[in-house]
Amino acid sequence: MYIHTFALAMKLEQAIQSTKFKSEVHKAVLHILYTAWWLKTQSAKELKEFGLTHEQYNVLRILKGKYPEQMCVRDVASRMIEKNSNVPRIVDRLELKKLVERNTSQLDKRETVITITKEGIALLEASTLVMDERMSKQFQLPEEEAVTLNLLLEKIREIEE
Amino acid sequence: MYIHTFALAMKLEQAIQSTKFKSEVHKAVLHILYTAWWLKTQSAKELKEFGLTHEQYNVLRILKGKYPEQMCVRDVASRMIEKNSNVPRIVDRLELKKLVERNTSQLDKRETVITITKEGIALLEASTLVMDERMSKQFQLPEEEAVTLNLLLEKIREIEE
DNA sequence: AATAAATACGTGTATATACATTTAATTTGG
DNA sequence: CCAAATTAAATGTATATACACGTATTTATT
Repeated sequence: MYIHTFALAMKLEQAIQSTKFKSEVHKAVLHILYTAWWLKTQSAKELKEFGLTHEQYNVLRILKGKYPEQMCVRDVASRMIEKNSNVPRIVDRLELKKLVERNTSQLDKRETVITITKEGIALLEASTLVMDERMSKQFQLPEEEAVTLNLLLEKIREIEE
Repeated sequence: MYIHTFALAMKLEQAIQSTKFKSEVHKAVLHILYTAWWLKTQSAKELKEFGLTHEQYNVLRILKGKYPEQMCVRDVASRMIEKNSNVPRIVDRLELKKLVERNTSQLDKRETVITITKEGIALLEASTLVMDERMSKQFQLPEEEAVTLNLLLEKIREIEE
């Protein structure tokens, strides 16, 4: 008989070896930073077998979202999670691996249009399968609690003017 | 009359130009990554006037926590939020700025013990004042909601075995 | 139309992460 | 007690972030 077990997440206190926090809000800030690092590490592990980094995967996903339409660098950048991502340089690496193609736009020669190649799509689909599999299996958070989490995360970004 | 106003946080959908998410959990994952980036960007702005990066500030805080005790590189690393931080290299930069001192441990010559200098403490205290000021003013999240947020973040890291 | 301003992208530099390898010191096991 | 294993830190390399700056092109202004 197969028995499901759940590993208790390592408490933040253990993870960063600190027990005293100025407040729960302060702890939450550190917790968000730690959880983001943890999430990135988890996906990086999966993506490694496909020779992709987290950021390269993200760019491929963005391009696939518009496929077969092309996207210029600025459009890709506006959809990146980390807003200071240097998209031209990430595209450099994807181009070397022949996962995307880069061309000067004929409508506006300042723009570079990027297209995901067939190889890019194939690799993205294979890796997305694995990523989604993990996503659906790994996270034990019920949908309604995820809704709450999303609300709280929005609230923490509310700033006084 | 001074009137307090609160800027509504930019919705995740706007921030990353996406409207469709596979689920609320999937959205929450992207939301955590985005919020972590946003938080880091906010502190980086404050720390810039002190010539510190987020990571250098973090190392100084860790050293101050044990001061006047010394800490070895491994102990500092175990308290870092991002577990793959390359502490020797961050210490290189702090040493150049004379904010820390580095010596070989006499008890175990493999270890390097690091001490925060008086200049380091002064800079840390000045920057912490500004950082805490922002923290207490900026975040509009009530303590009890921060407790919930911390619980949910712990839950998302629960994994099936 | 000619010039100025703005825009898109690429590139340079400093810092950081991720991870493998090297070196020196210490611990362990025969 | 010594060889092997382990440990701590430093270092090398690839990738990414943060940000300034340069260049080409387009748009706006006079």
